[in-house]
Amino acid sequence: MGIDLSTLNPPQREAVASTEGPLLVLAGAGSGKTRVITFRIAHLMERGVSATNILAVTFTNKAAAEMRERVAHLVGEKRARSLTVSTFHSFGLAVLKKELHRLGYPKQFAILDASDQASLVKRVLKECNDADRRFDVRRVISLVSRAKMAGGSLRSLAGGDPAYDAIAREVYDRYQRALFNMACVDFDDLIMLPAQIWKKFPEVLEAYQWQYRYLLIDEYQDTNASQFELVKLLAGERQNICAVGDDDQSIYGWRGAEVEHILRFEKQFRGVKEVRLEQNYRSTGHILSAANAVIALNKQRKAKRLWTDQGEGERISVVVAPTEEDEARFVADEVQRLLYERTCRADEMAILYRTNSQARPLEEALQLAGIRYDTHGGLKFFDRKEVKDVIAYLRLCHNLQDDVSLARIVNTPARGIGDTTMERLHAQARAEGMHLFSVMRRAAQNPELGSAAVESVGRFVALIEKYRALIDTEGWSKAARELVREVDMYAECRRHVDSSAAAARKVENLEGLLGGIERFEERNQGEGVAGYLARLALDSRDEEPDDDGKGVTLMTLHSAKGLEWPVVFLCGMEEDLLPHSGMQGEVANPDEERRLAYVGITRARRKLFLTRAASRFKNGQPRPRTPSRFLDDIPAPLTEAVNLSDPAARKPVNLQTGKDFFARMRAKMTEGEGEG
DNA sequence: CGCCAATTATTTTTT
DNA sequence: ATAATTGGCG
Repeated sequence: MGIDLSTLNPPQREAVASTEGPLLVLAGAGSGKTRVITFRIAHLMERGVSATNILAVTFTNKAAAEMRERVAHLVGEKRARSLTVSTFHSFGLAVLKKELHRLGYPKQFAILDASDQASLVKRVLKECNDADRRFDVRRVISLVSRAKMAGGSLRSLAGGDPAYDAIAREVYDRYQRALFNMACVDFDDLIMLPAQIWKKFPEVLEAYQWQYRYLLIDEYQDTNASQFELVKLLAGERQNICAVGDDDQSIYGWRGAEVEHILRFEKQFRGVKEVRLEQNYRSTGHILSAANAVIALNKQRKAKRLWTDQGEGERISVVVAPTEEDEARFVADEVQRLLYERTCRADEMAILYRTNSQARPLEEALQLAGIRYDTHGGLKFFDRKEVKDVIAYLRLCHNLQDDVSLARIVNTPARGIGDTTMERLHAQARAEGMHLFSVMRRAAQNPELGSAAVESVGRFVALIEKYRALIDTEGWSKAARELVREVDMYAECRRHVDSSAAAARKVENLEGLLGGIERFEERNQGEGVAGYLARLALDSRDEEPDDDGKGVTLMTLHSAKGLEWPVVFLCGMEEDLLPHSGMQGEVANPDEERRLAYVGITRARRKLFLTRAASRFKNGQPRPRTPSRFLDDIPAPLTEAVNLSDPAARKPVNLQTGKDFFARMRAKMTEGEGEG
């Protein structure tokens, strides 16, 4: 007993203590949001609410794990364990595991990841429109996904390019049917289908409403229509919902997120109480002023003004380098200097950027300087081709209807089943309404296939069936290892690669995968392949962090949301990059780009660098670059300019900054408060 | 018909 | 770096 609310400021305390009815907490960046959420949960439990009746939804699995941990710190490990803390997607999966059979799906189903989805849409596209393939697959996927995120309504497929709207409608139906026939769901289904089930079976919904009486949604500004519907259904008449978020940090519009949900919260629920957290505990005054100045220019928002009692702090360094290499070298030099002066540790610094492709030169510069760094996002372990291939084998063995996985590995390694044969099999499957594997079992009866093809297909069918059996008798981790050996994935790794070092890495990846599978099987006896595959799709956190967070962090602005560092470098402050512009040089959503800049600025606690290059390579040619419009929005007195083309201006600025900064950092670097 | 090597285009952001 | 595509060869 004894959640000490006296350490909270008045609005924070109000947010924690208002336990009944709809509550909107507008939590500015660095305003102690996570603390409020965890205290609120602990406070609820202290007042007698059972942990099993609380559902907290977060944006990432990492955030979920952290939140549970912090609640455990307050109420104890044991009580925290009965809490439900998860992402929308994991929660949806849990619901589907229990209820999806109600829509006629089999008990076991698989989750399609983004690239599986792409291959399926490609195939569907080929089937309906065919031939000239004038449609951009990515764009079609985005339209279909948008419709699903709008709760499965095709109404969103109007008003855009008519040709695309039309093809997307056609693809939508076929795609959904294909998913159903393959016993697969995609990411959007994890939200959309639970809502459908709840609407169709009120008694099921009631059971969930009965269980989850206290709802808490974090990062509410990033909910899409489908997620909103889910929440609204679950909240029911009771409307015991606490939404926490910051409209100024809504940066997932491209994923269907609608700021309107948070802006209009009070219209969507009855008797809403609103609390604003505006005191910032993270950043120094200059950084906050800059953030306020940038975000103030957005029209549609709940006006907030962050303030701090921490003093002005360092000025923001606005750095211009001749080229992107110079920019990267400056960042590396500066990091090295801060390390050398022992001003801060490597893990207290972050280098942020808009697009993953910007990471390259930065990584190279850091490597050259011998600085440890961790990249989050970008190329992930489970995206590696060889790893995905093994996963596809496992998925096919687990679910023979999974045509996407089958198509992926049917001829990897090459075994005499080429495009022509597959085309014929596909045609037959479509004609019969069967999945590929069942058609392949009867390949001998297909008059179109030559004898060589029939034999190859027969061998493949036998291979898969052998390993299906082996999974049952020997366990799936052993079967996986044996499969990798029998099909000789190691040779396959060597085949398509020039250097033996690259091949060795691939083999290492395979070993890592097999090791990971073994460990998972050991730890989760009951789960089986399905559990592993689901975890893989939903939680892409690396199984084993090789270098455990001791280096400088490199990540995109999107992944940086919710995190903070004493020193932040925000790179590529240029038009077309931040704000990012697409094909026709048009900025698709200027407001969102501005919020992105705001998120970046507010990640910094004590020192912020905004860097840009005067010239950057694009398509192999150096192109002159324009400074980001957001730089103009920051009042000059908050900044100090550093021009790397001008050697005279360079050193003194840094030295002066360093000395002053050093002293203040030392004094301030004691407490570490997380938040988002 | 399938295999392989060579060439070309493609990377916003992520559960 | 990786697909997807293409062309030549068996």
